[in-house]
Amino acid sequence: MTLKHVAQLAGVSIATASRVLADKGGAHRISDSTVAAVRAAAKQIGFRHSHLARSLKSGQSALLGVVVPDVSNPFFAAIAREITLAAEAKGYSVLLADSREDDASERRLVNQLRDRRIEGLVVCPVGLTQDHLAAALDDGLPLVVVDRGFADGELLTVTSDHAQGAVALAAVLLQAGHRRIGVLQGRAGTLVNDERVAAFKHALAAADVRLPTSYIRGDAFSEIAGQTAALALLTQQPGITALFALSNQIALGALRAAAQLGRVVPRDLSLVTFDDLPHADFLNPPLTTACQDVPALGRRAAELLLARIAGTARPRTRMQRIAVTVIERASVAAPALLSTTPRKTRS
Amino acid sequence: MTLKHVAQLAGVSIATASRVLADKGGAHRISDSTVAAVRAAAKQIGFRHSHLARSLKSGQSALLGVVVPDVSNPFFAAIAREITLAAEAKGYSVLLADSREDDASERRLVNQLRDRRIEGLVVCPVGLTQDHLAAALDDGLPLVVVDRGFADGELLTVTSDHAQGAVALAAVLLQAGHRRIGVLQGRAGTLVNDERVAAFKHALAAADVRLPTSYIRGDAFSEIAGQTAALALLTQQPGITALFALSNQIALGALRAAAQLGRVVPRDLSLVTFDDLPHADFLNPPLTTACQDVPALGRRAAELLLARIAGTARPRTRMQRIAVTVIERASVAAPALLSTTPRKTRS
DNA sequence: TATGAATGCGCAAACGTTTGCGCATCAGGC
DNA sequence: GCCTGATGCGCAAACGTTTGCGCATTCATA
Repeated sequence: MTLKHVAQLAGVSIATASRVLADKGGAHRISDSTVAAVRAAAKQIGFRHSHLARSLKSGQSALLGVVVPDVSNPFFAAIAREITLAAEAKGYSVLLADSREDDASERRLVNQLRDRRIEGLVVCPVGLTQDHLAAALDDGLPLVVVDRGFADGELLTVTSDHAQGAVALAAVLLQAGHRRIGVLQGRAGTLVNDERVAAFKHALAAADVRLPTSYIRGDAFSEIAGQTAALALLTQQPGITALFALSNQIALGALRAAAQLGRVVPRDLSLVTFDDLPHADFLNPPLTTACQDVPALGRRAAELLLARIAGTARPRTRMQRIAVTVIERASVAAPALLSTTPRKTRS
Repeated sequence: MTLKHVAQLAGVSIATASRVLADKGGAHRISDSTVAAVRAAAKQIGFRHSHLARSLKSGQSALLGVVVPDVSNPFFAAIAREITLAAEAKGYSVLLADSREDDASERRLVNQLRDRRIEGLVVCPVGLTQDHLAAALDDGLPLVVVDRGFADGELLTVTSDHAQGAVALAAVLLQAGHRRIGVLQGRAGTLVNDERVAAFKHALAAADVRLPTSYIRGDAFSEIAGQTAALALLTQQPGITALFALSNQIALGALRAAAQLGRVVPRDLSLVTFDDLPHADFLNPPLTTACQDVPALGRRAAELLLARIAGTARPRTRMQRIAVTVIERASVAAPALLSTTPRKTRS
């Protein structure tokens, strides 16, 4: 199974066998007959190179690491796919790790991958700490962060243009006539959350619409958190006519909450959201969303990583922004007067 | 960065450094002071083991391979996740590869992974050929096939109980009173396709309902193929009152086709399908589906693989079946009389 | 028939570990 | 003072490659 066996069978030295099987025959003047003999021997015993030994010798593992919080989430899966395809096209293989939204796991996995001598790393961080990533970067590991970045620090980050999306969604709601708008946020303190909320608030303010702190609820990017937040918010502030959900998971929770409260979307409540479900146009109701270009996120990350590995100069902008596209569907309508002041409306 | 550096700094031999850092100090009677010195030196220069060298020496790469046709497909992503989590729990890392539904790519990737000396392989095959997998198995590589298996051969396979699901879906349609039922199939010749179709046909026959060959259309598990097939079938056979879509992608295509033809589901057309969309209950209409237990598929595959690596005896049954759950939603109704014989119906 | 250049191939070191074996050193018992 | 048994550690080989250098052989040329 090793070069030694091939060499013995072909009656040549290991060095010769190595050169033949690495197609370096030409540069080293190996005779055609020897080449043929080695090839035949290799085929006969089913020889395959040990990439391990080769990596050890060459110092190049041809391995890339990818760490995401949840592999089964289509968002991260799409990113992982783009990186995988780009990597394979360049001869790299991808080590995939799932941090399960756990900071400690992420640290452990990053270290494991570094032990495996990955040549580059893409990570969608859980988002709480970045020192383990900064350390990797300081050690010279090419590193790209995707989606959830950090406002400070040095990490090269690829993420959507959250402000752009939030502003566009605000415009949709404002134009429909909404003035009492609630926000269902994800995990406060994370870049994506805070950028979206801040831009949204700013856009409302520009139209003289206030967004009281009490109108902002939620503590996680999950369906259940969205449902809980929406339920509390709509119960305490029944005058709210529209909701901005910070992710599709949160939006689904909001839909459930609305159903619980007997409010029909969009008649009794308008809803806009970030992200996009695979088949949002078949949802009931079809949601108006700021749709992230997920494949582009992955592609850009892969490009940047590969470029850094190749030694290309680091791009000037630390934050690489991918544009989002607002898709207007049927979850926004003009605000109706609510049951507190009953009035007949024709749907 | 290597043991040599640690050893030099600590003033000991490489062997001693190795033993200390592998926590074999106790078994080798290394003095506490030496242990401390080595540890300090290692920390000072930021030493990390080279898993490459370790793998080469030990012959254990602690690497598992996973090959799927499309990483970004939630179905495969969920499977990949379960394997990843199970692998990490046992100290393995996962090399993920995407065959892009391409048989040649799958072969190439499998060989690459084998060059990397993976200790086990899970593959969701494209499904056309299996000789490259059989070869790997013959070479002693622990191997588990998931989802799309092969009717013949030796490959240990984990897949859903397609017959059970198809029979149950047939029962739903029959009970609703349907007698003219069309089938939108995926790629004929694949195990999942043929098992579903055969069981469905058999279940209909048991109720004295014929399923003519011309009622079976479609050639791929994709939305566009489903749409095309549904369009052709419903146009040529307008008397059909219900459709069995072999996957959720195909079902979405069928929904689009129905909309094109002005047939409202379920009033003018009933629809049942395999698989489940992440949020099928928010779809319009909510689809009645035979829902696969995708995490269970991945989990079982991981278990079997890990067991085979550990040397446990191979299970008796080559085909491991995971039960599917039929979820009745609102896409099935009693067959209405069609426009060929107009009649008023109250929806 | 020597001589130089081609031609064809092998030696051995190196990559960073792990590990069986053996060599010192020292304390204590006789 | 010598032997025995701990105790503490190092030597060197091995894992499977790659590769710089050098050694033979052959051939044409002088």
